[in-house]
Amino acid sequence: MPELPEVESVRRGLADLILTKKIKSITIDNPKSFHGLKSEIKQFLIGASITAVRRRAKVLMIDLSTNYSLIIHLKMTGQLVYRGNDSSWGAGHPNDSLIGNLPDRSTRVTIIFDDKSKLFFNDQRKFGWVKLMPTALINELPFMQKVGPEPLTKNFDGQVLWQRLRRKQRSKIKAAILDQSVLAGIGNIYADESLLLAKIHPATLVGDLSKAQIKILTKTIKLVLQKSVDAGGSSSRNYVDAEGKRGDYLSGAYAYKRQGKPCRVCQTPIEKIKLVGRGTYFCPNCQKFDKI
DNA sequence: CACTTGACCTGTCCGC
DNA sequence: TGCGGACAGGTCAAGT
Repeated sequence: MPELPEVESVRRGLADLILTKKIKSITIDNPKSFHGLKSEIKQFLIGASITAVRRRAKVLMIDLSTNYSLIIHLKMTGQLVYRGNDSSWGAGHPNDSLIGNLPDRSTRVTIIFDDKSKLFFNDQRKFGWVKLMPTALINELPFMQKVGPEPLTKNFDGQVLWQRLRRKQRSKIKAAILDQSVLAGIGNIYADESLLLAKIHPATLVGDLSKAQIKILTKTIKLVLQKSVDAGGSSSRNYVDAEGKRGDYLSGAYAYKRQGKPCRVCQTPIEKIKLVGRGTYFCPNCQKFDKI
């Protein structure tokens, strides 16, 4: 499910909700969803307090006072939803969460805090995971070793993306920007969004793109990601933030899930094709496949 | 090496 | 209504 804007929205919400809280216990309903030793749970998780909530690419990191961290990947359908303790929950608090009582049948891991509030890791498809490991070793993870630059930082510009794409000359541009080792955080939705605004057909080979096109693509990547972060992310079906609320980005989407609807730029109907194994939406007028 | 395909899972939607 | 197949926001291990 979640790409950079969704994970960032969860991170922000979580930071407000759980920073400084102390972990009392953990419940693991699906063993495959949690990576970590029992001895480590006992020694470094139980009794620890939350010192930071960070994000890198689509990965969340919850740092603990024990110099351990919980690393979380939501993959396609993961959710991290916080719930206050029972008494405050039912006491007339406005409840606009989109998911009902927790835990439910998708709950895989539950973290229980000292004050009886809880953090639920829900994941319908069980692709996601929570991992307990020493904070200092996070950067040694294979994924962290290979992951590319964060697109919303100032030093990520056309020149950087041009360099990063050098070894992907024979890839389709959509496949290239979905590759987390090229740049961090783009997934299927924002790949299509940024390519439409850059007027680049998703099947164009990287080697056929001009430097000017890469520069424009860099701008549209930043634009759509920032716009979505500001909207609280996208919700196609499963995504909710730390409070269980959906994101708003898709109401203004250019391409994603808009097949047959008029392009917001030129009114031509958006088309859907299958590319690099993924559903792909594009405007046949704005994104002409005529480069070479 | 670069690139593509299948696998991991559950649920939903669509056509017959 | 039932059933099979395709598809769903990600990544990794295999294959070519």
